[in-house]
Amino acid sequence: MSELQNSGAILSSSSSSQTVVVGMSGGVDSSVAALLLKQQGYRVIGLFMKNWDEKDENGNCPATQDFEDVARVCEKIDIPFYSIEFIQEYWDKVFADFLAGYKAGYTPNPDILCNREIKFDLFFKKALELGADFLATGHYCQNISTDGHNRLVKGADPGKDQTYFVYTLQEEKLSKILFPIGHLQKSEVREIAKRYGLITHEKKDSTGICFIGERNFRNFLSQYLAAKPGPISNLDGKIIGQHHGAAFYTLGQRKGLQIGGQGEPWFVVGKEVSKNLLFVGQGSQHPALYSDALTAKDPYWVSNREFPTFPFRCKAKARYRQVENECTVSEEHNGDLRIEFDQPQRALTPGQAIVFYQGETCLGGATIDRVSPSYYHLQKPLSALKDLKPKPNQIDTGP
RNA sequence: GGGUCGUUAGCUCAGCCGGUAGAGCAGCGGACUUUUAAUCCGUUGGUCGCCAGUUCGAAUCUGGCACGACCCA
Repeated sequence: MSELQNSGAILSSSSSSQTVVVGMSGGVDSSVAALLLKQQGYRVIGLFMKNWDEKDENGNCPATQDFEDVARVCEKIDIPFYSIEFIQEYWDKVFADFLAGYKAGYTPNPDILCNREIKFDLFFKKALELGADFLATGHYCQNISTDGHNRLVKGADPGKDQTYFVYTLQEEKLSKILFPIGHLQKSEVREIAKRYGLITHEKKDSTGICFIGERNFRNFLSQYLAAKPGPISNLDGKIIGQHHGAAFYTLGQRKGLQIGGQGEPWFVVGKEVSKNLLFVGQGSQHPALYSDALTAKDPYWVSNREFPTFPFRCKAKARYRQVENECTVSEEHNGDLRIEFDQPQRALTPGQAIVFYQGETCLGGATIDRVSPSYYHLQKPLSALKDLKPKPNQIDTGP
């Protein structure tokens, strides 16, 4: 299956230069990626991917619009472009796991799976079949090669770094992957797009699950998972509300609990999916939200050298868009990882990825499996937290 | 049976000595964001338990009633 659909562009006939297939989403980033590669002299082929066959909440089919944008951009920079579908494969290899994870009480990250199984596997192979020497994408990541070894390095724009989503890429594969915009700031990417008249230059960044898009999450999930209402209890065991199904909530979540009343907001501090129980604590710094250790399974390491030697020190990020923090990583007998943070972390959540960094380099990552008891359960003081609070940037405005 | 206190937005409450109401939480909207969250900004809600009285004017004073909590019998 997954037939290529020629969209009518004229194939370039340059045979001397290397060929790159660019995964094009219809956004600015991949548009500029294609443009830059073309300027660098590669033979560039745009390849659009459709993995989800459903209308969004407004009844629109965003993939259609996105492909039109890809077409306009490719025509503008004069490269051939195609469309490919992995709808069945996406369902089998990504979405099914995603649902199973939620059902089992985890909070999975489908985009990490999608990158591993679809974009940088099936799609990657398809690119090679097309005769490509490289696959390129518009991720804010950098692939730096030294001594014949490839390192996965954070995108230069600190606000856009996407290495968290691609930690499963390993060195051999990286040697055939290009991230043409990883060294740029988002603002520069938009400027380039504008300067070269790419219609995507001011298109809003896409959010939500890749290929599926922004959804009301609980409504979306309840199309696939049965909604079983149950009790919400505080940590004293008192029932103070009703939930729509414990599986739909994630640790640290505030919105959607519908618990009003006295004092500070309530946050999900625990759940027991088998019994359909949800536990909440009051206050954004409730000790039950904090833990400083976890075990993670299914590790991936970018480097193929003798690395890592356990235990080792590094920084780790336990959720996208969270700051990374100092920790020690060691290996357990069964090959799982044990991560111990120097400071308590908020809302460490099974199913989410933990990704390791040394400086700007992404070392790899793993999937959080079990989280150690919280500071509430251990009756440990959270006093250290005061030092953890992000210090506001001191801006000296002068006299 | 008697007494005390309470009854104000969906919830928890604030409204000094009278001049037609506010805050937190929840909800909703937006920003941020290729997971889910968090975070930030903004915002909808009330004829102040009911009836009567005093007053130019009552959520705010007086009386009665209803309901609730507690106390004494």
